[in-house]
Amino acid sequence: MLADPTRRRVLDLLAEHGTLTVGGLAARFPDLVPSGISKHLMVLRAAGLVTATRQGRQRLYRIAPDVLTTALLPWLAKYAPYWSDALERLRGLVEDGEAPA
Amino acid sequence: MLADPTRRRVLDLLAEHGTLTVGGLAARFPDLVPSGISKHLMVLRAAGLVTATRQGRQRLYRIAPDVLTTALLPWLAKYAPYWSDALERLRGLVEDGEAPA
DNA sequence: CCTATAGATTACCGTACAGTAATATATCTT
DNA sequence: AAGATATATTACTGTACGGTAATCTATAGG
Repeated sequence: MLADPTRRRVLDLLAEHGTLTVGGLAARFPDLVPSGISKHLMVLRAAGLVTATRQGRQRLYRIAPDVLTTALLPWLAKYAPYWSDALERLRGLVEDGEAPA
Repeated sequence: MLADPTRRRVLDLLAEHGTLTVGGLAARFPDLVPSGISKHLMVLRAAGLVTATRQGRQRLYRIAPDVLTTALLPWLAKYAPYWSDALERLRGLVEDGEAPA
């Protein structure tokens, strides 16, 4: 699941920006095609790690707020050594009591 | 090809140890089964990046010496940003004119 | 209102990599 | 020398991820 670097980067970007559209996310992955990002988002959504809200024809994705503390961080703690530094910022966000937008 | 982290790590280990058996390599990959390592070695061998010599029932693998300077390093230079620091040591080895055993 | 376009998702397919099990080859034991 | 064991490879299979193309939904334009 989160073993996939692309999905970790997606979470990282969402943590950083608070909210992003599929296209906005896809633009950050020059080597991937948007439908690929969409598929990753579907997986993340099925896992309850992100939520989406329609906004016209776009869809705004964000990290599921409650999941941050209950699921993601424990997971992070366990596998931290294998991860990119980027996600560490996510931990920082939470430790400051700051909900990611 | 070398986009695969396992293969990069294999090359790294060979650069570090000079020579290793399949089992010796496999022991460094607790999450992989030996046949998997063997398959990676086959790929690397087909690509001419490593060579093997029999030693009883084991097989000693090493980085193909001439390939180091002619193929691997240019490749490294191109994709360096995506790589682990570990392989940087390989570059160091060569710049010191040191053939990896 | 009907068509065209934008954004997102889904359907379908190919490839790469991992595992288990089977197979080859060499060494050891008796 | 024959069988048992060690080491490595191969055969076969499943799964995950990526791409292209088709589809869905919403907006924009005439």
